[in-house]
Amino acid sequence: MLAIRDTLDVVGGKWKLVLITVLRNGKRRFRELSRETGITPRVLSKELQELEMNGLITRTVCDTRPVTVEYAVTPYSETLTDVLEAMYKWGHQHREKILGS
Amino acid sequence: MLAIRDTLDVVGGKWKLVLITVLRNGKRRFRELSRETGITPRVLSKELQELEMNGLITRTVCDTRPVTVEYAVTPYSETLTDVLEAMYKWGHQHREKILGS
DNA sequence: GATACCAGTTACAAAATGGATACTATACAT
DNA sequence: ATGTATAGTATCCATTTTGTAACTGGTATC
Repeated sequence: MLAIRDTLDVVGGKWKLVLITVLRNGKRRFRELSRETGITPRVLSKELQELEMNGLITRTVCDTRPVTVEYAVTPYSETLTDVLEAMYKWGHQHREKILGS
Repeated sequence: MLAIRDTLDVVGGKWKLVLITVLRNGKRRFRELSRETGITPRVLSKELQELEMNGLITRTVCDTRPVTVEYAVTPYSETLTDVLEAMYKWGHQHREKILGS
């Protein structure tokens, strides 16, 4: 139960799992993530920092003319697969249950 | 990804999964829940209402003197088993990874 | 020089979350 | 009538989260 709280601390909140899900489909740059998810720069910056601190994503500065920054999931983030899958399934099923009542 | 947000909306936050976990071990009354978890009445009341609205727990007024109220998990709450288990495992493993580094 | 794109940061504000404390109302026992 | 137990509610407040808008600093383009 403490363990569940730990998980929510790392991966709870409005955006973290969304970001991980997006990044699972391939690395993105800051602006791309912002556009794709609708997260504003200020919030996105904070979320990415926290994900990086927890070893779930990497941040790579690319030596391009305007400098770009690439974010990508780490191998460690794959340990979240079961959690993501279970939550995805439940949310989907719950939504159907509510709509189909 | 929308589905994951749905799950977090229903079951995220600081207390909901804790309450479900406690109630899985048997029904409790309001004061019991408050004492066992340390949740203050105001917050507990709100959390229980939300869980009830989502069909995850039941609230039963007992004809005792003084009146008591029993809260219990519903069969539907069992659909959360996979989510709870995955989150429990991940939180546990993540904690070990952090401490053992 | 003006414009635009990059990755953010800063300052401010709104909203949600969580909590402390005291209180209501009922009923029973002393 | 006083005290105790029940299940909450009411009021107020602190913290956290999320958002808006403007801005920095760098580079390139027109």
